[in-house]
Amino acid sequence: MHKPRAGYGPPQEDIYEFSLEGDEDPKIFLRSGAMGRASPLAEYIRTEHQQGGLYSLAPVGPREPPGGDAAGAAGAVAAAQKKKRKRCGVCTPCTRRENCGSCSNCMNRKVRHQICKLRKCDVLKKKSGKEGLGFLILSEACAGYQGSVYRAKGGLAVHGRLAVNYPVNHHSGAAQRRFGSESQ
DNA sequence: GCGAACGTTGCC
DNA sequence: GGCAACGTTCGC
Ligand SMILES: [Zn+2]
Ligand SMILES: [Zn+2]
Repeated sequence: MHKPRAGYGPPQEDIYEFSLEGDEDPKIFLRSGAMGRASPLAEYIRTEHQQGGLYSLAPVGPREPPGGDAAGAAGAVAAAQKKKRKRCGVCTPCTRRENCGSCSNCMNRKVRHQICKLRKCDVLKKKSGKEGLGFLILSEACAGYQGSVYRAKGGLAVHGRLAVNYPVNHHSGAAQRRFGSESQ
């Protein structure tokens, strides 16, 4: 494993070296220079975490790296952050078959443009905010780094590095055990 | 194109 | 904080 390029990503003091055993998915890798369009990580996050993960990306702007493909990555991030989320498909409201027909959204569909209140996905009800700065900041920090990424509860953890300015319970169990007392 | 519905904004 | 309106995007 090697160092991320300097100048962007989380501050060094927010990154801890660590390692995890267990549910590693060897198919997910960060590759040098691949952050631009469809790195496996970006694709993974796009499909598995939608905006929950994408909002976790470092803000586009000051920390933006100077490199060319990195600028492309910033653009991709900016675009991805604006993307619509999709219903989770598995929560109780999502599994409802038909509109109730009587809620305000059903009654005024033409002007409201909203799904039936009883069918509104529980995930989408939660505002997807920026309180996720963590695991994806990590991915920027690790551009140029190759390692494995873990599917963790609500987020990702990257083998070898963990930015802890993100609620630890969004990382894997091993990461929680390791850092739970330190961050917050 | 068109219907469905997410995100944003403004109002209360 | 909830609701209404609307622009907009997404899948077809
Ligand atoms: Zn309804
Ligand atoms: Zn749902």
